[in-house]
Amino acid sequence: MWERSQRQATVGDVARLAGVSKATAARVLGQYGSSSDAARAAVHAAAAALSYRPNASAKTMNTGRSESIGVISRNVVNPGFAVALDGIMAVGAAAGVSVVVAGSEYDLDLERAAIESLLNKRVDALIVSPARWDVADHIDAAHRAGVPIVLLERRATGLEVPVVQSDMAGAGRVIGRHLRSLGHTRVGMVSTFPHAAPYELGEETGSSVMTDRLQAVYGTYAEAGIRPSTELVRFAARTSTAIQREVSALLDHDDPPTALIASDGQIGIEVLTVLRARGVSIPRDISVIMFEDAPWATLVDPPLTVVVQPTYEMGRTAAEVALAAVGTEGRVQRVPLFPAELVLRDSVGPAPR
Amino acid sequence: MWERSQRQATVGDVARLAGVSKATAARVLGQYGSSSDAARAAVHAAAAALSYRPNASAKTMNTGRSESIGVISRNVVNPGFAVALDGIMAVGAAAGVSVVVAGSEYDLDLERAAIESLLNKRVDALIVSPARWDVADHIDAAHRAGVPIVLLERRATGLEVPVVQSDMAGAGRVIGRHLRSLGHTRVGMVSTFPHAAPYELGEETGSSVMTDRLQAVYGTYAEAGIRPSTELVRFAARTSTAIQREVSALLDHDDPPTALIASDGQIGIEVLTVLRARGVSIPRDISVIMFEDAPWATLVDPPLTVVVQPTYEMGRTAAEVALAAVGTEGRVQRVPLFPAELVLRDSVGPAPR
DNA sequence: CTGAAAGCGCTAACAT
DNA sequence: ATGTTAGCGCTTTCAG
Repeated sequence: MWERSQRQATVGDVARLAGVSKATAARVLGQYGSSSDAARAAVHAAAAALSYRPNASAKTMNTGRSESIGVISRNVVNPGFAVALDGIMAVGAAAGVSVVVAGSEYDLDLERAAIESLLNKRVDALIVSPARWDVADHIDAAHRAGVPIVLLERRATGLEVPVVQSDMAGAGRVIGRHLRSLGHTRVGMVSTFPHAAPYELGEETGSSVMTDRLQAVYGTYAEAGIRPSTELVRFAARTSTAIQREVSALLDHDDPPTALIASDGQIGIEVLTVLRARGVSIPRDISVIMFEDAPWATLVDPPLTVVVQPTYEMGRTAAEVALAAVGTEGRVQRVPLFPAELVLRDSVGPAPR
Repeated sequence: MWERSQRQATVGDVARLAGVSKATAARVLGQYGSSSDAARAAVHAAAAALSYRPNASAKTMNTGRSESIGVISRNVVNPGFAVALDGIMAVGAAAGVSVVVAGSEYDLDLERAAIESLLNKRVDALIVSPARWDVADHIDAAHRAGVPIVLLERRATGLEVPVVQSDMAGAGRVIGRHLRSLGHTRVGMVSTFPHAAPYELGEETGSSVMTDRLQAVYGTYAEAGIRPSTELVRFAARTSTAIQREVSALLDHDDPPTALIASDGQIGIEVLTVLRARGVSIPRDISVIMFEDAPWATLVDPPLTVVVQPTYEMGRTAAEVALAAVGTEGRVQRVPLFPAELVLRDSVGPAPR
């Protein structure tokens, strides 16, 4: 029984042992064409005896399909991504398609390399959460190469591809109105995304998600004739220390914010850490909103008001749309916006005078 | 410039356009053998003009290498896994190797299917965080097929492969002694892993991690001549409601625990939720320890005492060991145990009388 | 239903 | 340094 770690059995081997032709063996093993019960039985027996394992590469060469999709994300550690990936993998597994993941770490060159590598592997489709909104030539190249592409969570400029995203603008407007109704005029925002401050209303950032949020939140102020406090928007807060530095800078501002929006869970954690260290009380001294439905948001004091989006479903949908597009030279499927809701808890209160 | 989404350019196409033989083109494109500067230039120019993209499948067929590794995890959403995956992907990317992930959801059949699929894809190595300790025939089959295997976080029976794990037994002993020194004799534990309760000291569970922890924590009691409260060990708490049910059952026990160990962050969250809902005070009424270094553990009240392990490094190491084993028929590399430390915060106090 | 034979795109001898 | 020529393992006509 010592199957040495040598050459794996091939269709030819199976055919020989089963006493049929290679074509017949291939037909039963590959489940195509037709074959007699006798042949089928013999082939299966032989395959089992040799512990035959089909060579996916050979199949890919012939069919042009690799039964795999690529996923490129800016950040794998982001808990939101894990949930989306889980959704992607669930539909992938159900369809017998494997999932190849690559990280871009917000770096365009890494994203380029990842796309290149996945294209070489001839993935059947690509789900990408682009590093930047404003440069997408490489993604477009992949698209033109005939690989179906689905954008997840963020748009990219000039791409005629399906985008699975949630209604960040809607959530932003709700937040803006909510804060305004409570008398907040100084609202700050801290984001991971690298962009040059100060942000000016109407300006594009490199992230469609950030642009949507900023435009919506501060836009409601502009519409109400109130000067939006966009100078309180901080970018490029990637590390724990960088985030804390930005939060501190905001608090030390001459005219500090009375409300703070954390663009994700990691930032939320640092915001709370800094506020706690400084003895700033939420929501008495400052209100806090977080753009992530972190499971711990209800456990801190006070429970955090957060934006909730159906991340798992979005992952599933991205995969479904991607898979549906395989082999379809068809039109770009339009995916409706997913909801993004503000869940009110206790971290937002009236603005202090 | 309308490169239609048709057939991709091949080495042959490039060779023709460059006016050289297929072999020469292949040599410069594949960066092997030798070639003249002139040829190199011509080929590169032609390749660029045709936006040539090497076909990884074809290469795999010839070389037997796919430049990719497979990762199989029980649970992709687990934040710990995301961090490990990040480490794996970092070394993968540095080595030009892509990462194919598959989830087993604690299901042996899914794990089997995942292994099968990855083997068919001829991944160069496999990193597996096994669903169960006690059945590993399928993993062993992969191993015998000649694919290097590295186990991540948990062992599996009968496998002669490198295991990247942390010192759960050590952490468990520290916990046991710590709790004992504070007068706790009724120690409860809630775990995700499905196993039949009641647990008896010395017994194997389906998870090497759980076995190590249980044996260590309760073993220190047995050694001290104190009856270990293993009837307070709860398993199979996968969903939020299941976890809450188990925690409640523990609190409603005739002789309830004075200390509770949560086997991961998800369980920690539910433990806190239930305790808070019941108005049980930590650590006055009950002490809590969590087996995960969740970033929010310092933000809750009181800050949680947790077990910390170098998850990212473990991921990196798993990938390094896996990659090092590719093509090496060599001996199984022995990986030293990673540390697992108990970080004392304020959720553990003396046992109430 | 089954067999023979021609590729898929690339690598790897082997010549030249 | 470069060209020729076999394959790698499978799918897929095309005959029979």
